[in-house]
Amino acid sequence: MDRSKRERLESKGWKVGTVSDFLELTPEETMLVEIKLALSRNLKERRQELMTQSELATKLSSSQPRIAKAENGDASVSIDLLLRAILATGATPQDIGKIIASVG
Amino acid sequence: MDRSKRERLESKGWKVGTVSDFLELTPEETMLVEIKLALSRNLKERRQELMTQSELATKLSSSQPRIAKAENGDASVSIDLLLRAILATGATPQDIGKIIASVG
DNA sequence: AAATTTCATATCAAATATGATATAAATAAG
DNA sequence: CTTATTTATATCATATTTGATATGAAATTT
Repeated sequence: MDRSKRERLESKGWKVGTVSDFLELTPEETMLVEIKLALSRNLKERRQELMTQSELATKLSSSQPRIAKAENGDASVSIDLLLRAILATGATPQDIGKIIASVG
Repeated sequence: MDRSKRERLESKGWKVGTVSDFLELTPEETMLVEIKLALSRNLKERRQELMTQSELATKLSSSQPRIAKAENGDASVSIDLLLRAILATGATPQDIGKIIASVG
C-alpha cells in the first residue's frame, strides 16, 4: 500500500500498520473494512440521487454529521447504521447482498 | 404474527409490538431484524461444522457467551460482530452477500 | 448415572457508537 | 461577489455493545 492511501485510511480512524502496511490486519479484518467501505460508497451514491444528508438523518432519527461520517467511511460508524441508512434509501436486501458480494 | 413467535422474539430482546404485531416496526426495521436473524442462523450452521463456540470466541478475541448470543439472534449483538464471526469461519464476502440477499 | 464437554443465561465494568450541538468548509444559487 | 445550502469536522454526554466472569442447563461420553 502506498503512503497516500495509508494516510487516507488512517485519517478516517482505521488502524493501518504504521510499519509494514496491512501486515497487522488479518484477511478477515481487511474484508470487514472493505465491506464497510463498499457500503459507505453505495450509501453515498444512493442518497445523493434522492435527498440531502439532513433529510436522510431525519428519516433515521440520526444526525447530519453522522450521515457524513457514514458516507466517508469513518471507522466509528457501525455496519448496523450503514445498513439502516441504506435501507432508508429504499435498498432491498438483494441490493445489499450484491454490494457485499462485490467485495473481494 | 402469532403469540408464540412474538414471545420468542421478545425473549431475545427484540422490540415487538405488544398490541398490534409488527405495526411498530417499519418495513426497514423488519428487514434489518431479518438480516440479523439470517446471519445468526448461518453463523451457527457454519460454526458447528468446524469448531466449538469457545474455539471461535478465542479466534475472535471474544467470549463463548457472546458467541452463544450471536448464534441465538440476541438483539444485543451487532451486525459487526456477526460478520466478524462469520468471516472467522472462513466465509467470503460472496457467502455473506448470498445470505443477506436471501432475506425478503 | 456420574463425569465431561458444550452451550445458554445473568451480571457488570469498560469500551465503543450514538445523537446533539456548534461551527467551519465547500458548493451552488442569486 | 454575496448569500444560501449542503457537507465536513470537533466536542461531548448518553446509550449501546463489548468481553469477562460466574454459573446453570443440556448433551455427550465413559
